[in-house]
Amino acid sequence: MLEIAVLGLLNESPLHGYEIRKRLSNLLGAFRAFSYGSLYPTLRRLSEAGWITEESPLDGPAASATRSRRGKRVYKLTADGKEHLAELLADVGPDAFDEEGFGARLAFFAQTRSDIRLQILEGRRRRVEEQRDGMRSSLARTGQRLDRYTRELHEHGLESVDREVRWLTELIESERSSADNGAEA
Amino acid sequence: MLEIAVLGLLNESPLHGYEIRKRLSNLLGAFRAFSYGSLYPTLRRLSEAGWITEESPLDGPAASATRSRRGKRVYKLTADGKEHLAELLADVGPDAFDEEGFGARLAFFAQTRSDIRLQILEGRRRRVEEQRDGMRSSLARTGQRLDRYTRELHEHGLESVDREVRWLTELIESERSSADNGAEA
DNA sequence: TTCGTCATGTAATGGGTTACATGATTAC
DNA sequence: GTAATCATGTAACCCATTACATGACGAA
Repeated sequence: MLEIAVLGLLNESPLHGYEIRKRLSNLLGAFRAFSYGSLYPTLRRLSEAGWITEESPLDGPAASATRSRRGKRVYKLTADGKEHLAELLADVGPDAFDEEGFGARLAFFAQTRSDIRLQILEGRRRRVEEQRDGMRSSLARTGQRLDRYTRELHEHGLESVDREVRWLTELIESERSSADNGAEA
Repeated sequence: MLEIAVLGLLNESPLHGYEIRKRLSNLLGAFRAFSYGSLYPTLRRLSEAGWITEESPLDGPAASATRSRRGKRVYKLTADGKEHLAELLADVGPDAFDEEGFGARLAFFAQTRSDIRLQILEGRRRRVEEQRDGMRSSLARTGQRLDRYTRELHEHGLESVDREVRWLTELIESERSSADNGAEA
């Protein structure tokens, strides 16, 4: 998941690690903040895979010997990386529909083709509907036996997924109508 | 987290591993289902700590030599385990207020003292309020710059935490009024 | 010159999952 | 007797976090 987030960010502009982390925190909302302990190893890995390049401003033509080997390292997406990102964003496999995968894709929807956007939104909705139906029938079956608190927890959970389904439906409808406009214009 | 869930379940009745997993799945809702790969090692660990006992029905007086060493293993909470569980449920440290920790405690609220319940509910509410305020101000600051999808994601997230705050407030109020009745009765 | 914040990194650990392997019991 | 499901268990892996260590740089 870090992979898609990092590549997605670098597709907008080159950045260094510290900055990536800050952007990530407010892009993915307060609800997800990766630590450096996972970020830097990921950057290393992506670099080794050839998807990003790692460039120290000090490496340039006038690299002075007095400077330490440590300093800002700026990361850029390569052509291979762009391609890889496009594949990741267009992947409509099961991972795209769980909470994390969906969130990561949605955050970069602006870079995603409209028909893929629709597939992802619909897949996510299907997934959440299944979850809702499971919760609903489990509550209907065993709801009476549950103590008050557990029942409250389940009911609140059910309402939450129900809201998510409605939200997704709105997004899907607005996506469809803008796709129509785009296609027929 | 598995620890508190397992001890909490065994406080109600002795159970074997397979059954624990089933109960857990519908107790914690469809949203959390531990695998055997974590459950059995946990049972082992709790047993070694002396919090539960592990008893095979075949170990009894008439243990026949023809039976294999494998079969249902029934787990029971020990006196030490009961004590330990009470400590876990009454622990109002920071862990009690995050999503997982709060969920686990709420699921066993029926076994928790009323004043502790109130502390946990209030601590959780404080935590979620902080989250909400962070999201709200971040949305106010950078909301205009965000693309439509990212903004939708943030707004939906904000509404969700907002709903959770209101839900917690209701629980707190009903907890307070039943505490009053209980104390003055 | 020292303090705060920007910036990069590593080692140990954690808390789980997946995939696999096996045995016991029940229903047909 | 065989298929489904109940039941227990392990090994390899994954994806992160925490705690720690270090260094660069600007402002008071």
